[in-house]
Amino acid sequence: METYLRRISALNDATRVLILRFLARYGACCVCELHHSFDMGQPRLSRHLKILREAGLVAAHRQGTKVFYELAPEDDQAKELLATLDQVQTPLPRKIDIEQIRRMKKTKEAA
Amino acid sequence: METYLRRISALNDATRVLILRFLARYGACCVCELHHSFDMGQPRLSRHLKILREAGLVAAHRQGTKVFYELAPEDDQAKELLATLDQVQTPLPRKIDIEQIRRMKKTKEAA
DNA sequence: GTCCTATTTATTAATTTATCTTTATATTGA
DNA sequence: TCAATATAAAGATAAATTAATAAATAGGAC
Repeated sequence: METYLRRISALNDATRVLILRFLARYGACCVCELHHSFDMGQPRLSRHLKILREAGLVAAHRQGTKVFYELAPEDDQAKELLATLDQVQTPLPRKIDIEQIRRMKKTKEAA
Repeated sequence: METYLRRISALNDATRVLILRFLARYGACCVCELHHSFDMGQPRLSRHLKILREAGLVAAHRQGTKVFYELAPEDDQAKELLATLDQVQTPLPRKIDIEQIRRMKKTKEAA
């Protein structure tokens, strides 16, 4: 029951549902990709990602300074709960290319 | 998304999970059966049942002064979400016989 | 039929508790 | 030191529980 409620509670937020559906569509993403794709504060995302990790729904792995998150249901219950997200139809934002953002920043600084 | 979150939110409470699993096992129950089986305040149950109804997970029908509730997923999404409850293993209380309670009350009053 | 009462369920208001967002700051790795 | 991520504290919002009360129905007395 505890585990179930921790997971339901993790699903009980529009931002986290968005993150999970985004990871389902695009595969592993680093925090700053989510940050720019959703146009949403970075600490806010970090916090939500932590909740999803603690619920056993996603896993994280470092690559240099970046941390990539991906769907990783830790058992059948988690898998079944993630499957219910397929019923959500709300459109997803497209995945922003980080390098492109970086180039735009440089251009701005030059000006 | 709205509907999904309303339903997840309805599942996000130990009392409501208990109610749903109880209805899954025993079929239609009136409020006072839940009230006595769970040893839980009646207004509290009414409130939770309302939330479950509005989420499209249960349905109610009157029979005299009593109102019976039962599982009634209003579409596939609701059905799929209810199915995830099978993964919960926490033991359920047994269903109390209302008539027995009534007899006990009468005996007490006579004393 | 109306009135009264008992039973069952629903609603409201008040308090407490938990959750989300933001801002600022800390940590980690190149 | 810079870039990326994580944490902590503070303020705002939402949800749960309780106690009190209201509404709906059935059954009798008259």
